[in-house]
Amino acid sequence: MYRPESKEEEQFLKNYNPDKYDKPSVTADIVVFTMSEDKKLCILLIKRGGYPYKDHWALPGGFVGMDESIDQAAARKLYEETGTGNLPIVQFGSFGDIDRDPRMRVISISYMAFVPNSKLKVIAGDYESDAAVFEVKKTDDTKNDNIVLVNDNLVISEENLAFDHSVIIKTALQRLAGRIEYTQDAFSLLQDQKSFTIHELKSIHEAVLFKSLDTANFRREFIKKYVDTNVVEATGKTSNKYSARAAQLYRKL
Amino acid sequence: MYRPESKEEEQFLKNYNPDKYDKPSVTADIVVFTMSEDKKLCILLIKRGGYPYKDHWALPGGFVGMDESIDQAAARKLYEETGTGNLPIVQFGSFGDIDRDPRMRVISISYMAFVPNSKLKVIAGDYESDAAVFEVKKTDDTKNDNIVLVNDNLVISEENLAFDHSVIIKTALQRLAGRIEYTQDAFSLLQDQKSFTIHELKSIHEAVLFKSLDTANFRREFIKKYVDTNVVEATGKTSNKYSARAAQLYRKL
DNA sequence: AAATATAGAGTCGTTTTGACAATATAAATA
DNA sequence: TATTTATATTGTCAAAACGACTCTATATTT
Repeated sequence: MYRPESKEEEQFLKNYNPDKYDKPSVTADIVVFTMSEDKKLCILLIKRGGYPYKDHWALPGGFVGMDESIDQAAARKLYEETGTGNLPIVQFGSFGDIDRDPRMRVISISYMAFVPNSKLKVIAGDYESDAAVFEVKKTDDTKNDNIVLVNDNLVISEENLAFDHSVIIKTALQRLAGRIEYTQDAFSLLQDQKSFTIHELKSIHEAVLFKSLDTANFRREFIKKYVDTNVVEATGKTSNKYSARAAQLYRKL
Repeated sequence: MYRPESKEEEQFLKNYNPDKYDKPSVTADIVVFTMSEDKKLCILLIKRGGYPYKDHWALPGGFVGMDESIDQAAARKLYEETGTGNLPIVQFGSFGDIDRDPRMRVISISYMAFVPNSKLKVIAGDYESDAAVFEVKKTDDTKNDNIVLVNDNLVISEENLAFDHSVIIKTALQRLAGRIEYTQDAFSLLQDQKSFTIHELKSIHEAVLFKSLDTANFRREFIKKYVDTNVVEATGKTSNKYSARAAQLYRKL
């Protein structure tokens, strides 16, 4: 807690007028990542119920309250939109172009969150007419890194997203791909947080990196990086969910 | 530019009241990195001339204007404080604890900038009683990553920095160390942007990583990573600034 | 004349990496 | 029932990368 160092300073702070200058609004927006049943990387979008960008799909998010930190605002929003709390959430950038919101000056401080598919409840909040999980697909234009967001036969291209949210999402995707090797984000995306097979973890890496990995080599890395360092351990139990031959189940320590 | 999709939306936007809710203030603060003559990693601090934290050292920065993007605000501030423009500047995080500024709610969007020592003019702005370049030193408590900032016999420890700026600086240091291998930040820190020796680039890596590197191995990496890929090329000229034996000068392409 | 500090080339053993082969297993298929 | 199939697991092998060093070059300082 800050302590004024003089009576004069105390006076200064008492008389300080915070409204001397115009201020931007600040939102916390969240790219909620989850893995679909069929091991595709997905994000949660909400359909806007009001202006602007009415009926367009957008990232969940909301204004940062004066009584909460930015991180708290992001966590609160995540809870409101998904019904899940206490989940890893990582700030990855701030977006503040002047005209990104036609209502007024709004700065978005953006987060990525990781929600196990099983825990994710999709909740359309106030001012939202719908909410859904979309698979992230790369378009094949080799030069650019454009994406489309697909939910059954609903295909959202970047231009149709509200605000500058396509930029925010693509930034999140890049950062996630960069983070996947040195963070434990992949573990946060497991369906079952209690135990998992190497295959499941590999699927997550593949979805995040948008490329397939060699099974044997991934396994070797996994053992060295996580088992040998006691980050995970074998449970002793096995699973036949994905194959005839029983696969060892691991648990995070 | 956004186009309303109906008369109704046009009305909505016209009547929208941006002042419905209280808003935080937003500043862009900058960790200005530079290398001293003797190859130490330094940052620019300003001494606050007014309350709060009067006479404490702080990061340069200022409020984001309503007519400029966050990036523009950061670039403007950098120019005002150092007299240099058109320099690489990278946003690395936002800091928004409720009480980080005793005047009011202030969110800091933080940048790191790289200024060649030769170009850096240290300018104390309005509301600043001084400005100076401080060497970043790690304290030897092996467990923590605490730092002190040293300018001649002036030693600033973390607790004496204004606001939460010690946290911001340490975050910047971590990010810079992580970035140094896959970005061209090191090149931005060269004294002479026109030509340089491998030794000079190595010194920058060493200062940023806070450890010494093997000369021959650094050289090997340099050749493969930058020369073989045509990121830099030999100028043909040599320098004897650091050694008896002439060192090849390289230039960035 | 000798010591010194950096430049630059090269050595060597270890580790890491990427590609791939081979076998195991039990469910699905023919 | 025999075979196919998909994943699990172990292992091989050569190329590349890495870390620690050696050796020689060079001109200034001692």
